[in-house]
Amino acid sequence: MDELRKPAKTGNDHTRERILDEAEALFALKGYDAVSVREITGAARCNLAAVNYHFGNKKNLYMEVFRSRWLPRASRIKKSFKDSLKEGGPPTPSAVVQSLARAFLEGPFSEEERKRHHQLISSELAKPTEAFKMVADQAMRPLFDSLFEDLRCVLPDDIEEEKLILNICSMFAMVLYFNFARILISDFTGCDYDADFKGRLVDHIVEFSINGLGARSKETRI
Amino acid sequence: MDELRKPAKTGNDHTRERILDEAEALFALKGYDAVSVREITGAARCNLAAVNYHFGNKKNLYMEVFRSRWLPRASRIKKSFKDSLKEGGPPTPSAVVQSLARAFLEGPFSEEERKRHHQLISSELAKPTEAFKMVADQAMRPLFDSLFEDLRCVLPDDIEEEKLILNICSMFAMVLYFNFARILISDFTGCDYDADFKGRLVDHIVEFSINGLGARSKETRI
DNA sequence: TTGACAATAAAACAATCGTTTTATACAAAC
DNA sequence: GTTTGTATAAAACGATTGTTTTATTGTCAA
Repeated sequence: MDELRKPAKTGNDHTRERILDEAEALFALKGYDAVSVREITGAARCNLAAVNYHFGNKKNLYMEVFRSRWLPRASRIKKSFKDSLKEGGPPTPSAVVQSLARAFLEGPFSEEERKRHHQLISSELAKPTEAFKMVADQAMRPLFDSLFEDLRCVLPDDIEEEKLILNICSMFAMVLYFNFARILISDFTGCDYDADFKGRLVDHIVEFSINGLGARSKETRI
Repeated sequence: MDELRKPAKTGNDHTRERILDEAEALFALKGYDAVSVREITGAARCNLAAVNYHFGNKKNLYMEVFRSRWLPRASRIKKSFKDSLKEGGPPTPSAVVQSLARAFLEGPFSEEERKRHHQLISSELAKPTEAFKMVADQAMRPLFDSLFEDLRCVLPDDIEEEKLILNICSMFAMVLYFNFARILISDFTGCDYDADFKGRLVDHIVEFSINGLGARSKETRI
C-alpha cells in the first residue's frame, strides 16, 4: 500500500504527466500541506482517484515531483555551469564564480520555471521532508564537490580546506538568497527583478566573492 | 468576527501566554498548516475553544506569535548588534560586520530560541503570509537602514549606493544561510553546530565580507 | 447577596481532507 | 470473440480540520 500500484508505465500517461506538472506548480506556490489532492486533480482535469492510482498517495506524488522534475532541472543547472566554464577558456576563480552565478540566476529556464525550482527547494530548506535527503545527496552534494574541485585548482595551493568550504557555502548563500528572497532584495534596492538587474546581481556576486576568496591577485593564474 | 473578541487583557492570561508559547514552538517546528488548533491547545493544556476565545481564529494566533514573540526578539538582536558596536570603540567595517554576525549567530538567545526564530522567518521567506509584511516593515527594513548608515560612515565616501546595498544583502545572505541551512553546512563541513564552530563561522563571515566590501585597507579609518 | 463579566470547558457543527471501493471504457492478447 | 489488464471515473468512507454554541465556573462591583 506504500509502493506504487504500477511497476512501470506502459502506454497512456498524459494524465500522469499532467498531474506531475500541476502538482509541482501548486506545491511550489502554496506548499505541500496547503494543496489538496482535489486541487491537483482539478487543475490536471482528471479524476480524484488518479493520484492514488498513479502514485499511491499524496506524499509519493510529492517525492516524484522532486525525482522527475526538480532533479533533472538541477542537472541542467549543473550542466549549464560546467558548459559555460569549459567554453570560457582556461578557468580562473572569477570565471568559476561567474559561471555558477549565471547558471543559477540566468540559467536555461523561463523565469516561471526558475521560480518554481527555488520555491520548492526553499520550502524543503525551511522544513525538510524526505525529499530533502534525496535532493541533498543527488544534486547539492555533487555540485558542491564539483565546485570544490574547480576552485581548489585555481586557488593558491595552501588554502585551508575548511576555509575553502566556507567560501563555497558563502557563494551558495548569495546565489540562493538572491533567488528566493527576491521580495526583500527588490524592497532594499528598489529594483525590479528584470534581466538587467539580474546581470548586475551576477556582477556583484562575482566581485564580492572574488574579493572574499582573496583571489584578486591570482586572477591571471594558469 | 475577524477581530479579537477582547479589546485588551485584564486579569488572568496564563492561558493566553501558554498558547502563544506552545503555538510558536509548534509553528516553528512543523509549519502553520501542519499544526492543528487541537495540537496547540493540547500542548498548552487548555480547552480547544481557548484559541478562538483569546485570538479569534488560528490565523490571528499566528500573527500574534510574530507580533508578541518574534518582533521583540528581532529587537533584541538589533539591540545586541548596536550595543556590541558601541562598546567596541571607534567603529570599523569589520567591527560592524562582526557585531552583526555575532548578534545573529551568538546573540542573547538559547540555541532553541534562535532555532525557533529562524525557522519561523525562513518559512515566511519561503512562502510569505500576511506576517511577512509586518516583519519586513518593522524589523528587517529598520535593521537594513541602520546597517546602511553604519557602513556608509566607515566606508569610502565614493562607494555607489547600489553597491553598498548589494553588499549588505550579501552579508544578510550569509548570516541567514548559516542559520537556517544548518543541515547543509554541517553536511559540507562535517562539523557539529557547537559554540566553537559558530565562532569560526563568525570569523569567516567577517573576513569574507570585509574582503568583499573591499575595505581591508580602510580598516584603520577614523 | 446578587448581578455582571471574564475565563474555561464540553460538545456539536459543517466543511474538507486523503484514501478506498466499485464500476466502466478501451486496448491488446489469446 | 472472449479474456485480461490498464486507465479513468463516480461515489462513498472515515478521520480530522477550524469554528461555534452552549454551559459552567470564578471574581469583583454594587
